Amino acid sequence: MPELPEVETIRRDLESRIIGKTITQVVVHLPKMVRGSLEDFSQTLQQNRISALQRVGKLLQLEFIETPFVLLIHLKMTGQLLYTHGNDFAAGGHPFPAFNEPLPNKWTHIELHFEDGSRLYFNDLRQFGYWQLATKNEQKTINQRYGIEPLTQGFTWEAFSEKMSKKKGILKAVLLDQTFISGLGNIYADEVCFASKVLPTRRVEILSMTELSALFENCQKIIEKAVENRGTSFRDYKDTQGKAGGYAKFLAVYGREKEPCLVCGTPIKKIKLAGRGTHFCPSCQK
DNA sequence: GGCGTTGTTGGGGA
DNA sequence: TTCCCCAACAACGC
Repeated sequence: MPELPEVETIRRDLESRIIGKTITQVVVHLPKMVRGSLEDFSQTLQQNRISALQRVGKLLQLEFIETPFVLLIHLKMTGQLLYTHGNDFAAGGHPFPAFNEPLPNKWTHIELHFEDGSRLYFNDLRQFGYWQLATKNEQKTINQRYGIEPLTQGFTWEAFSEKMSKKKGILKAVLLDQTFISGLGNIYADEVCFASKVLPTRRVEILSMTELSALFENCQKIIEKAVENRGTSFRDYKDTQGKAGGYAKFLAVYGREKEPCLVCGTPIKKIKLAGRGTHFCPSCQK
């Protein structure tokens, strides 16, 4: 579900709410959502204070004051982190009525309770996500596997063009490759291709300098605008208060099959590419 | 009711 | 080595 803008929205929301708070209880309803030993998991987290929330690509990383372990959280397709303090949780308005049930519900797999009574719920309908404790060394190794990320200092034209010149393959697959560029997912990959006027089916080794430059610029522009708008809620994505993101209204091609292109009016096409639904304008994109 | 979808990612086989 | 397909899973739309 969430791509970089959605995970970043969650990270920022949580940062202002749980930094410095002590975990008083860990409740695991579905053990398979925890990678590694369950006993160590709860033991390690108990009575720890959260010192920082980081994000690398789509992976959230919680750090603690009393332990060097890091809590890695991946939401995969349908994971949600829902925060409640009293009754400030806005559950309404979900496209799937079943999701509007009070927390915890049948999709809640892990809970963190904090000393002030607030709680963090991990809901995941499809159960693809995971929570995992890692050492600082493991964290470092994991982070090194991620490619350059839009909105960071390392995302320069020099780095981008250098990497692209050595890369082969279908553009869509390259944009989705987290070890190459981190943070883009299926929605934003399609949007970046459209904004850059390049067909996602093209091979990257034959892209012109102008096209590469457009892709570089649009990776940043689109991700930045999506972050400003708190992400895209197309199906399951919700922020920590259960509210939708605001970027859906800016989507030019994703989810717009057969609808007219916003630039030229040609119906948007949808195909399967790199195993994913892929949307593009057959006229604007070359 | 069956089948094909779905925002991810890695593992296995060619 | 590189790429493609598929599974992990639940629920919805047709």
